[in-house]
Amino acid sequence: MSKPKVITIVGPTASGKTALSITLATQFSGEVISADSRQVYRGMDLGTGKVTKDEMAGIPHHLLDIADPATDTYTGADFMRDASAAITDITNRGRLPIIAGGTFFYLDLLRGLRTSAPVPPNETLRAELETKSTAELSSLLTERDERRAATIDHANRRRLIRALEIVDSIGSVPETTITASPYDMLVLGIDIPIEILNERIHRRIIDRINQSMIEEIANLHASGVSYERMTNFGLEYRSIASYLQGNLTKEAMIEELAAKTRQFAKRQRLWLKNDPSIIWLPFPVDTNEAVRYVENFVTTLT
RNA sequence: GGGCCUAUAGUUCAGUGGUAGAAUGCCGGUUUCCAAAACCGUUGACCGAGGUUCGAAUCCUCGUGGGCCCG
Repeated sequence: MSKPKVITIVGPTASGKTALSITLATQFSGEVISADSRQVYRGMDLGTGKVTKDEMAGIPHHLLDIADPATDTYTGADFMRDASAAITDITNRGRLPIIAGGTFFYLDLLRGLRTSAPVPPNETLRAELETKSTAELSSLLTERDERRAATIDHANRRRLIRALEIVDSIGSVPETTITASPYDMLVLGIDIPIEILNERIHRRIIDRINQSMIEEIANLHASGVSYERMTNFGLEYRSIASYLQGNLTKEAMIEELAAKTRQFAKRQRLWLKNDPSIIWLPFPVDTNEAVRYVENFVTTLT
């Protein structure tokens, strides 16, 4: 039995992943799976750059609007489960799964490049550990799981707490093993020069604000999403929440958001730079070139 | 025209006589379920000229730039 063929489109935010995914889906009777940790939430549209109904052009999209931002915490493990199911479903119907999104951590989990422990979040334990100092968490982990303690970042409370959560549940953090990918995957990356990207980021912020992004976020708050939660969502949600609370002028908010988005894009590029399996397409993407790669990929027997 | 205030990293601000700090940005990284999160590292400044002093970002004078008040 051969592995399911999957197309994946990666690239930093604002590089044009959405448009390319729809072009390819149209061309190859595909369906799009979003790999985006924020677009899974309902009501978070303009702020996440979620594809609109019109833009979808009739192409089915998966893993959008599947969680409630006020009450759910969607995680990488959820994505693995949901994306796997979507790929199976799409493949079984004889269509081509096309993953597009900017949460590369999720994609790495899906591709078996990183392992995750089968331990769901334990909010009670997390709250308890949260009261401890970073030094205490650090020595606690060293005591309980020497191997994980040897590689973990001892200044990163969030990681320390997660590691201790795993230790508490199954005794130790499993060793990282790179498993063979369950999919036959073609990964196309959009390579966009940083200067062009930064211009696009700034313009996109202005455009979205003109399209009532601030109102969207105010509504989200009115419907029960706390400012604290929004701060954790980051970028648009964090900066605009700050603005709505009167901590920033509109101009300062735009400036902060642009800077944070640039930083995010840089981190994304860095992540992708370390992945040797990506086939890079220079921006602006030559659609014909992308189509040729996919054509070649889907017709090759494995 | 007169008076008062002010000038420190790209930016916002600490530092009032004894080797110039923070936050943030910039640049470079990390990533074992909150990953748009979380975390780490590097870089970088006393407006200019005099003076007082063993020693000046700090005190004095002048200049220059900025702000406020009076006219």
